[in-house]
Amino acid sequence: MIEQRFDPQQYEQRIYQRWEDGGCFRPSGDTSAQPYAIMIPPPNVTGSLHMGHALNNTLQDILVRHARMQGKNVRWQPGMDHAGIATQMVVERQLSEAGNAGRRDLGREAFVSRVWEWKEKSGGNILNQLKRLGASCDWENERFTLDEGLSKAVGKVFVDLHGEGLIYRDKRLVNWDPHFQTALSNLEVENREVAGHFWHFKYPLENGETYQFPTDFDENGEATAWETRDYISIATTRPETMLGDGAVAVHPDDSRYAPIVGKRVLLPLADRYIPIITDPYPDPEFGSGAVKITGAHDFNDYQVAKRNNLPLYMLMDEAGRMVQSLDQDSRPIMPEKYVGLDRFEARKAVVADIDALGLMIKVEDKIIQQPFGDRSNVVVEPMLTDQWYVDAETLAKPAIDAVREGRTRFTPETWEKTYFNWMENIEPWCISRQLWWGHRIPAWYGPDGHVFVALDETAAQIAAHAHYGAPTEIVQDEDVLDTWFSSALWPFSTQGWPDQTPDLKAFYPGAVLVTAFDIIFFWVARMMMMGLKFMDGQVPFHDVYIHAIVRDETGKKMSKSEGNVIDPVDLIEGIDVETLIAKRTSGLRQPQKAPAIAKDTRKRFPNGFEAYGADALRFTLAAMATKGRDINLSVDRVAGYRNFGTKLWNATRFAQMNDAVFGAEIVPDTLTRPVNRWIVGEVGACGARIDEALGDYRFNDAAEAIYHFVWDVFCDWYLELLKAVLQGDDEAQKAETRKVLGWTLDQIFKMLHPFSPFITETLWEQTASRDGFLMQQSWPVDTPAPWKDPAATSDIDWVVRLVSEIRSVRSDVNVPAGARVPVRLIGASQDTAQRVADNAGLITRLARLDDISLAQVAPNGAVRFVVDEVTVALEVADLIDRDAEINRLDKQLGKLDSEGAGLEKRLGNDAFIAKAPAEVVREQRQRLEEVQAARVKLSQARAQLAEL
RNA sequence: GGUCGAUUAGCUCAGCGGUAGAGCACUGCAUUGACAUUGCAGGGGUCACAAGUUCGAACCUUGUAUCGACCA
Repeated sequence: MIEQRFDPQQYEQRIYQRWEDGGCFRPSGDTSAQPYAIMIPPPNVTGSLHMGHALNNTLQDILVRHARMQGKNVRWQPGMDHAGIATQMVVERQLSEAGNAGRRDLGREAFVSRVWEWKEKSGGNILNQLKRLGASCDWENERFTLDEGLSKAVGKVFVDLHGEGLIYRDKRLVNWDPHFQTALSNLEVENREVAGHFWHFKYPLENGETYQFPTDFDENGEATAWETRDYISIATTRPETMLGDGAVAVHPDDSRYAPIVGKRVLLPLADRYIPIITDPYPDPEFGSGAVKITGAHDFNDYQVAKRNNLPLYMLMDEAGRMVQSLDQDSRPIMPEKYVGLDRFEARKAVVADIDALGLMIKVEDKIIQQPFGDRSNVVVEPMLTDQWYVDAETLAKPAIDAVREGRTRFTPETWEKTYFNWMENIEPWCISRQLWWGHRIPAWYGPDGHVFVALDETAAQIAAHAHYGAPTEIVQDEDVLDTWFSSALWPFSTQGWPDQTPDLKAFYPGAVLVTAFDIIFFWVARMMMMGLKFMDGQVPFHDVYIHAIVRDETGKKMSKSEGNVIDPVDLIEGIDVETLIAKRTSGLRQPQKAPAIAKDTRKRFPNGFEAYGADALRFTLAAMATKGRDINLSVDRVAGYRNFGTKLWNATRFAQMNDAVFGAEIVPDTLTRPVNRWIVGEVGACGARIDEALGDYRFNDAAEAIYHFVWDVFCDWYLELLKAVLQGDDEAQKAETRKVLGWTLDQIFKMLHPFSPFITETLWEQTASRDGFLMQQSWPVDTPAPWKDPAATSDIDWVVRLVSEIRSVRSDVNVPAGARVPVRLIGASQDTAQRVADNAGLITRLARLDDISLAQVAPNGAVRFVVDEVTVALEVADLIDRDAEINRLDKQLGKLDSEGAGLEKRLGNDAFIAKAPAEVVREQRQRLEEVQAARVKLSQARAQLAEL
């Protein structure tokens, strides 16, 4: 006999270990079976499990366990991403906290080996947390993006793309992170709204020239008032960049400035003259309509400068400090006093100096969009540098086609729009990073700067020799590749590519990619591009399932600074409120928020979290994984699904107490009891619903199907119905029922297993001596047509309806719960009579009757209601509350009247009869007949009651 | 500014052409055995608003309001 309740802490980790030792996570290797592969979104080596990971991996695990049980050859490919910037950041911080030399003092080789040390020691914590969640990854095939094999793939892809001209080196404006001192791709830049200023400056016209500037207009837009100006007004949110201005631009149609286009203004502080030009870029409605053009430090200005052949002056170094540049006449562009200032210091100085010159018009407070590095959190600076780029536009075309042609399908479909929108407007992808942790770019430079791209140094040297006609010293590019470059190859690099391995053949393309929408661009799109390019035009996966983002129960994003993070491990293992508060309030960027966070946490979770276990968390996530954008995780629901596990646990205990036979096979057609035939059909229906829902990635529907079946069908009805049989004295019936009971639980364990693997595996092993693990059993249902006996189903459905009605009426007329009452059925058909005969024992037990029989006339004083064609009379004469009963009947009659009226109105509408489908019309007619018949019966009952 | 999305029971969310569902919360009743992490019964919604299409609209169309995400 199993113990009173399931203790997740006691079983989960042990069971996981046994699965792993038993090799349960390996592909079956059965080459005749359908392969089924999922590539895990490789978490960062620095990562720790948050709720998003928990959701992401729970969904994958459900799919993978289901597929395994269906007999497929399954690989769930695990691994980690080396996470260039994130990891380098962690190790650099550690170095500085320990008071060690910085990375530059350490030198490249020493630093990189420090990172490897860190990785071996502290990296990959998240993978153990995934195991805690029950993730059944094929750990024996774990990969790391900096592995030898994957690095080989990266090198080959780089060399091949370069050979085709799809990777190239170019000097252009990039997003520069002054903290990490590296280039970033557009995707790593986060535009945020921050409170800033809009400074309005005067740029004086050369030689004190003046013009008439309109200041007032009539309703036709004609100027009605003017003022004389000897300057042009410009506005900027980044004043320090004015030192590098190459021109002032106005829109060609902007008549206000027409008189001075082509003239020059004095660039204050810099004491240079720059032209006033026209360009379509300035918006006459915005600001003064005149825009200063700093070609080397602004993406829009860069385009204007290119179009108009303006000079591009570098204003800053890698760390964002001001540097001197020279103009075409080799004169410095700015006064020495600004050189060496940090960019924000320079801003203050420029503003003060402009003000001192009397050229400041005004300063506005303004919410401005500012680009930040997503890792460094510092303001990103557009900088003109040499970087490596991927011609994403060319690679995107086949990737767009593949989705258009349905070779890869997005679920929910709407994300295809997002994908297309980005892919059709894709920019060159900057892939070089000025970091040390990553794949070093396989490019070498000769003394004259000639580039040799090759798989390794030897090959590069051979190329250099050939090029220069003599052995020549070459130096490798200092930069590394964007982390996402290696992630883009994940679906094939993990399976052994460029070698043509059996794994590659079996597991590419993958069945489905499961991820959140925030990395569609970073990762999904790029895997599509690279997969199609290097795997002979084959997509990397057939489906892309985009799941929601997990938020807190009020819909706020979980974030450390808000102190509303719910750690999945805390839900699994439990946490008391003090520890939870301590966790949420430590290491805050704004420590003053701590008291509010503590108060809120205490209010919301006065007892912390219980140890709900991994199964409860998994089931909750599955049940909430609808095809929406957000999941607001509520801890109450986790508790509810923990209760669900307890419910099943106790149902199993009950079965054991009643000598249920586990592990036996049954032959449905040989069963004699309707309840048993019925439950077998219900098992099949439940399995079919799960299959259908999972096939369509409707995890919530799948979870709901098994939940409903276990609780509302199996526990509430089947177990109650069979008590009557088990307590009877027909040994043959009892034997059959014990067998079906055990069998049904076996099927439940299997069907629930993908969602809640631990409790089901525990029950599996504790209920019988089994051959192998539950997770290795085959899925119990053959869809789409599982076995079912329609007659048994409608019999039991009728019993259920009758019992429910009797219970409801008893409660309505206040019959004491313990009272046993007789019931008479009036006007029963042959079928009903037979059902009563077959099931009298069940009905009397469940409805707490002392007798059920057929009758011609209802006895006086009976409470009456209608089930199908029969009038049910509950003889409660002594117990009846007459007024309550009249009340009840009036309420019933009222309902029937309004429903009947609606039906009559609809059926009286000729258009409805003519246009609605015949089946709908028939249904409505039938329903009306039922309503009318019931109405007649209840009216009689009321009349009779009123006479008493 | 562009794109996408949301608005359904007190709360968190399903449903997406045939007269509204779940979990939690709430109310009443039930405690000698599977389970109080329970059972039985129940209350609660003009499906944001407006117009339209349709025999029929929570669901389709258009507009409005509010909220949100992503991209500029």
